[in-house]
Amino acid sequence: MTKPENVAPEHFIRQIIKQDLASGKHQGRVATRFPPEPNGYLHIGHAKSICLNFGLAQEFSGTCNLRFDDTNPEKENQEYIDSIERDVRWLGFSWSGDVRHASDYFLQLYEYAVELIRQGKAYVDHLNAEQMREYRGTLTEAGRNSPFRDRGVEENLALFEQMRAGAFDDGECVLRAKIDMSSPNINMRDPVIYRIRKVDHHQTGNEWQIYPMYDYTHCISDALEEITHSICTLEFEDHRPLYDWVLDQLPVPCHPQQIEFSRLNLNYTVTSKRKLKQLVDEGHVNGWDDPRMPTIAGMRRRGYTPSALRQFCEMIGVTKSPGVVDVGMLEFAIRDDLDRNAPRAMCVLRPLRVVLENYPESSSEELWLSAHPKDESLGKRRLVFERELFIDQSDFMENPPSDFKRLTVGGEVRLRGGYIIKCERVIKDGQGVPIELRCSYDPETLGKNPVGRKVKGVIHWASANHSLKVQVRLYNRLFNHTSPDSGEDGKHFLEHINPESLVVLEGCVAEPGLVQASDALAYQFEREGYFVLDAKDSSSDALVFNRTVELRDSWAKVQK
RNA sequence: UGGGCUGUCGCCAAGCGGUAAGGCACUGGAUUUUGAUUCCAGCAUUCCCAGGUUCGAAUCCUGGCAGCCCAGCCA
Repeated sequence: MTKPENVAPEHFIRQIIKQDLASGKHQGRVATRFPPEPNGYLHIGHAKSICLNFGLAQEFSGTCNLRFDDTNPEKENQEYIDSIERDVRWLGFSWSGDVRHASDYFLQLYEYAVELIRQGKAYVDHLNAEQMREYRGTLTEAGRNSPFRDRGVEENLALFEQMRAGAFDDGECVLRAKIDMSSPNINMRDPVIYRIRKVDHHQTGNEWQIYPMYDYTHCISDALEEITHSICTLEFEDHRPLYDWVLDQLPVPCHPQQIEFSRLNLNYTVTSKRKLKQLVDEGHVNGWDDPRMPTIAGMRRRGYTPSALRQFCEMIGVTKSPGVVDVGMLEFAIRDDLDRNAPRAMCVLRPLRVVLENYPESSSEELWLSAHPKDESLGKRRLVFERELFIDQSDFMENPPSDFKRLTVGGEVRLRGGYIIKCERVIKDGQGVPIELRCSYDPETLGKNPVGRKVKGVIHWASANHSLKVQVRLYNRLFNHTSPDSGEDGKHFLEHINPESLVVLEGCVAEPGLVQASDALAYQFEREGYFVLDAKDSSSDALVFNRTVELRDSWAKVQK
């Protein structure tokens, strides 16, 4: 019996919000935001952040904005923006008001920068990138002041205005905050806050020649949106003093609290936009929405459901400890959802012909099975039983182990929803591979067990003349190493790609009702796993199914 | 050898000075026309280590150790 408090654990961010609510810190408001950079597709790690930010807003009757952190036009584009909006909506969340962009605030950001200069807290620096690195010092040595650090306010104002007007080339100079070149926190050593980039921006076109940096932009954007809790991942912890410094210098409407949590790490997968992009660009997978990708688009196409993803995010918790979650937990979440909700169907993946010698030649009969063993509301499905059928090759063995419950020569097995059959003899090809089974059926066993003997095995089947020929794509994990990008064995992550991550099966035989399948509803192919129609490559005359996840298989386990 | 952060079962994770929740995985066993599901049972005398405070410490103190992040005009 799970207690209610175990359903939604009190993670530390929830606790902070409850305390703030109790103390009236933000006048009882909770405002969060999800701030992706549109430079790639969202992945499972983003799903955690989305569930956290939108979930908290829901839970505390607050708001959550969707804001594109679009300060680097060279890497961003509209395709990514569109995909991100779609993915957030698909996960089941709606943002407050319109979509925001950091670029909406470029003018305000510029004016604040002028204000910083007026206060003598920012200056235009002509050091080039290499010089700046040199002046910055190292982790253990303090940096040195730039020779341009003490320019007068008027000169800085004029120079910054010229930067904006395009008087300088890319890289010629930058605007820096004047903080402390000897700070032990490198982020505080006069960070660059504006750089020159003479490129068009996907939102603002050619309006700007200078673009603000993340550290400067993010905190101000949060403040302008009156965010109360600015939740981000651990690597920004060192940036918090800068976040606070910027807001402390400026007349912003409020000062949000930055809170950091540990990003999601999943074993057997990579979640780095750079590496995911590489997999796509180099053709190791077929696009960002390849079902093997840990992207939200990929998982959607694979058959994962929004509620399974949300449940998973709730299961893994929110902490600051850097852990690695077992993909098995993700698989549990999707099985748990689909077991309850997926209609059942039969599909023979690797067909082996069965002829029932005592079944009337040109006869057949209709069989009605329930679509779900525990949920009658999902209705019934129609199957046709006839003389020639297919069963899966793995359900027949000539020399079986003693605990084999399926079909053997002289043995009996139940055809799911149909009759018990007995294998009389096996016909093999030149290589000794079984190509057909000659069997008999027991007409007294439809819907009831025979008297006097026990038949334990139940296998799935498809009729030879009343079925669909379909393609099935079996997906396995993309990498066969627990931590593909760790580099611990001296190998590049691409070397860990699983050569069997995609196995395409042609000529699978599926029950006829599957013509109605849609890419929005996953099925359980009984005894095999969960499958969904491929959203891209399937057509009405050539159905393609993707395997979402296998069923648990304790038989496969004992065989090892 | 600078700064920041983290160490509770194989994995995730509660715990906030009163005597180690829960989930995943795993192992039994029951039910089953899916070797699935469901059910029931088992699974940390101990919380990175060592000292200390206390009647009492995973929780407080001191000192170690280990891991992660930071030297982009990326986010």
